Amino acid sequence: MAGTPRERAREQTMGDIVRIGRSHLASQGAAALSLRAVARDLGVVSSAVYRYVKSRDELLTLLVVDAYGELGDAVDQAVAAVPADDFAEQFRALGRAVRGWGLREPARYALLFGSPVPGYQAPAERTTGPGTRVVLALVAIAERAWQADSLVLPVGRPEPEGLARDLEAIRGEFGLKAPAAVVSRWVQLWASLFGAVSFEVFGQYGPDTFSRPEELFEGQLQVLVELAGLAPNRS
Amino acid sequence: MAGTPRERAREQTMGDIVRIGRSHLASQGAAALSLRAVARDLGVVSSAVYRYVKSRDELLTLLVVDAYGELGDAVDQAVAAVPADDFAEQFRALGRAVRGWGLREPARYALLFGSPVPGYQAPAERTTGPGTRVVLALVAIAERAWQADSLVLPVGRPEPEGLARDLEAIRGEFGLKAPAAVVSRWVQLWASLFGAVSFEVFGQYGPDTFSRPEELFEGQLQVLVELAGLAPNRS
DNA sequence: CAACTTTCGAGAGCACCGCTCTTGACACAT
DNA sequence: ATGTGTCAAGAGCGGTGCTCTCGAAAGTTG
Repeated sequence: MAGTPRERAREQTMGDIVRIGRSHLASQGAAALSLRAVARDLGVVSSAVYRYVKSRDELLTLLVVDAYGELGDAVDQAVAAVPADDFAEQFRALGRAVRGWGLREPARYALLFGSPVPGYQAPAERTTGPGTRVVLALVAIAERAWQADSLVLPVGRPEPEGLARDLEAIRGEFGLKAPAAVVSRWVQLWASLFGAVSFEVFGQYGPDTFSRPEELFEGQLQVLVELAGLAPNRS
Repeated sequence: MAGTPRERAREQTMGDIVRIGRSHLASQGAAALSLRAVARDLGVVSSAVYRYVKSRDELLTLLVVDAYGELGDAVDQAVAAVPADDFAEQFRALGRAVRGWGLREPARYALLFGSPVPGYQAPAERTTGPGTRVVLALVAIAERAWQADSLVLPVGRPEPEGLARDLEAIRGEFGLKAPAAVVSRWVQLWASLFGAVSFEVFGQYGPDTFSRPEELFEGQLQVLVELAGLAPNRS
């Protein structure tokens, strides 16, 4: 699998840089990430790092796809561990995986879902793929539940025309059989879920308001499960 | 109202600093906020600013309370413009006010609800007051609706003991008559609302996914209104 | 009015940052 | 053995937060 020794050495160094950058990111946050500090930990002068990483933004991009990948893996793994026919629990497992990863890696979570880093624009061609894994896992649950006839169609007014068109585009792009109302609802669930997680990770609740935040989160999950149209216990 | 000329001049300069800092924050984001740049715009050498603001973090704190205040004003004003007995519309007005302010002031919204600025901890004694205005406005709607007998009590399992105690503490602190289940539900609504707004402000939906994001948001609001236990049309 | 005190801006300086350019050494392929 | 390409090192530019000292101006007091 390895090419020339040069390529092997280069790959090794690239891996080291990402690893060091990840640890800096986790301990000090994105704004404090500095190529000079990475170079120091790498045991090399600062300018040498530019041989491998074009700029600080480039390193940020590497860390973004790295984080998306790890979150996506955690989510996929959590969902896969649930019986294939228990869609409500799959949803809960996904939510708990996101929350767990966010609390474990607050700086990396912030990099993905917090304020955009000023002056940095993630290159879409490299980040959209890894970046959509979670929402894709989410609508995949919806789609499976729909096909298993386990999803209650949300009632409500018909969507306005513009939104309806967007939703049809999404359905088409991913070949979804679930109707637009389901897609719309699950997009909203997606936003609500990350709202709950972000509030907790970013400390919006305050330090002492909730002694057991996981209980609050479980309540949130339960509400979202019902909102999703997944009967809580379909035994 | 003005004291000595010195105090007047000092207050004037402080105001200028906050104003300049706000404009820098709005145009370049929190991480790009620099005291030196503020000093330049103020027409003064950098060290002179330290006579007025102890540190960069101090300036950030000033801008945080400034932003909380403006958001709180916008929300209060929007809610007050709705008929006193239309609680569902008050909720929607609050949501639209938050979204509108966030989209108008993305960098300042990010400062309040995005990633915590690394190494910066907002001093609780100066920020909790302004920072809780929105959630207080939210539960105030719930409380008024409850007292007007316009709130449907959410059904569900009883809360776990730890959460129940926290909710009782909240009820006691603000003298709420609405039961704990209502408080719990509205805290969840709070998180969901900001999840929706944050996704839009931070661009999580992608640039081209939704052609009319406000339609998506209105749908979200409608779901949250129903979740709140506010009958959509109680005519 | 004169003397004293307080306040403030200016400037220099420290250590850090991202980033660029040049230089010299080394490993590799021919 | 002779090129060729890759690499680290170092100097340097302009930027940052922050501290210190110094002199001038303003306000206060006798």
